[in-house]
Amino acid sequence: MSITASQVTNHNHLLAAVQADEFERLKPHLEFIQMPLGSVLYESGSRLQHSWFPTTAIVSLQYIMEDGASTEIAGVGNEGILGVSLLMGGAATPSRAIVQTGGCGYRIKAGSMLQEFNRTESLQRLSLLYIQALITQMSLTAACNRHHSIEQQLCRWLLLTIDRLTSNELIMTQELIASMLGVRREGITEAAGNLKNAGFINYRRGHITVLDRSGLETLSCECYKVVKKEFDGLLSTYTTTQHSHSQTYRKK
Amino acid sequence: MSITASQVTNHNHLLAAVQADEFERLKPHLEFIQMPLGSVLYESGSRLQHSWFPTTAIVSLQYIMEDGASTEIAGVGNEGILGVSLLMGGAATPSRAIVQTGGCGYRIKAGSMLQEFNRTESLQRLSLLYIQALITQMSLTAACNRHHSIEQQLCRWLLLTIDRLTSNELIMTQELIASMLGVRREGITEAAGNLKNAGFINYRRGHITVLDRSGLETLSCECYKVVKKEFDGLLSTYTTTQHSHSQTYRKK
DNA sequence: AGTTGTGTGTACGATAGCGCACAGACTGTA
DNA sequence: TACAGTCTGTGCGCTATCGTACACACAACT
Repeated sequence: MSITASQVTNHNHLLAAVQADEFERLKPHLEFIQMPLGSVLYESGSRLQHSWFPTTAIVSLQYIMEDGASTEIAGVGNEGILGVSLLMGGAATPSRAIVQTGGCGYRIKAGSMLQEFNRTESLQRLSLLYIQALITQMSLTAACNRHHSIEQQLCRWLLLTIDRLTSNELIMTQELIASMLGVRREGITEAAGNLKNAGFINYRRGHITVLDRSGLETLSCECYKVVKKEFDGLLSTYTTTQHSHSQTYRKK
Repeated sequence: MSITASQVTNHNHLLAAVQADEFERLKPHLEFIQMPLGSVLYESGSRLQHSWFPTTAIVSLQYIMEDGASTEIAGVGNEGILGVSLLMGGAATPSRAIVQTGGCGYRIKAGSMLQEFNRTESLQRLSLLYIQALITQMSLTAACNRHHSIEQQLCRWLLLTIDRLTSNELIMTQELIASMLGVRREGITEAAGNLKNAGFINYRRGHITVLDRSGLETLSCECYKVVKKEFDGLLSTYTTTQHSHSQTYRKK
């Protein structure tokens, strides 16, 4: 079944950059699925059954400590792929992947993915390229956690999130953001209050609207633009070798 | 030139696990070098000219912020490889690699490394396996920075460092440790003072001796044993496919 | 319209870590 | 032996963030 008009923008950049002839081989293995808010793709320590390519969904990679405290180590949107540790030869993974913004994506069985990764040149090249960007993001998160204030980090997080959305509103409670950033909910309330007073955002129970992107950028730490630049570079590298083709799905 | 007796333990686990016949091809490209304390293998944003395989040296990967503040995002010893972003297809890297414990290692030109990575099956498999472990380490660093005290982190850091050494003494100023962990020097002075009072370590100007490993483990956060387990698993995976062979070097 | 659950605002003291300043101690060199 | 440079110890007030507690506000369901 071919894509419909509504799915034209509903695609994954990495998949889209796979060479057309090689994509044909990948196609039958791809399964288009819903990724509802809050669903967990994999748990820490679990054996990966699939890899995922988000289209409209955004997934948060979190590390969960023994006492339950959590920290986001990276976010994955339609620029990337989930379950990379599969490709690296380790079946288990130390993080949890949880859907942070509900949406859709493609899923592929672990076995098929590995097989295609090993024989499909462009898929392998693109995946490694993405992993490099992922590593950059994780490095920054580590440094940012150490050196920057909650407000700065909130700005960074909001910007990175809306960059992956088509709208400027996100469905998200302060509680949830707090658990992503690994801080208290009250800390987010305070920081968000400041941003609201400054006129940069607005919000109501579980909804946040970004009113002034550039305002957020001025308050954000440098980390935002570094990650942004890395991803922009990634996407342009994707597209320099991109070959237009349809993305299709199997019924679940 | 073959290895001498003193170099038998002076090897890199990853290199040692490369299949014997494939290693023969790699051999002529390897250059045995000194890696003195404080030397910088590559700077943030620079183009990589080499990859490195430490033997006795330990290298710290740091992210440097615009204001000069630094954070260690991972450490690399003889279990790993430096300059992985080369393999991922991105020539530049967002971190700085600085030698944290002086020693030796092998170096290989970027071009040769890439070529061998692409045609040497076991080198590729081992590198990806290592990168997975590196990612784990970076995730933990991010989470640890967020949630754990300086004292806990110092214990983790000391343990991970002496695990890679043959002795229990490290040559290291408090200032240097502070810059690794991304905290104030005074913070390290205080934490180290506590550990000394507890009888777990001893130190004098630029030298730290670990007296009681298990004591440090009890004070350390969980992060130490998670990283340790990951690296132990990595080494055993290396050796299950290990083929004994000499590691040789070219004169510089 | 009332009830219940969940999300948000606010306040308070406690504490870890920071920035700064300076004193003392060690070590290598003159 | 003296000196200079570096490393370590300590004290101070300051700030961000935490932990806890509780009040209020909104939305959905009965």
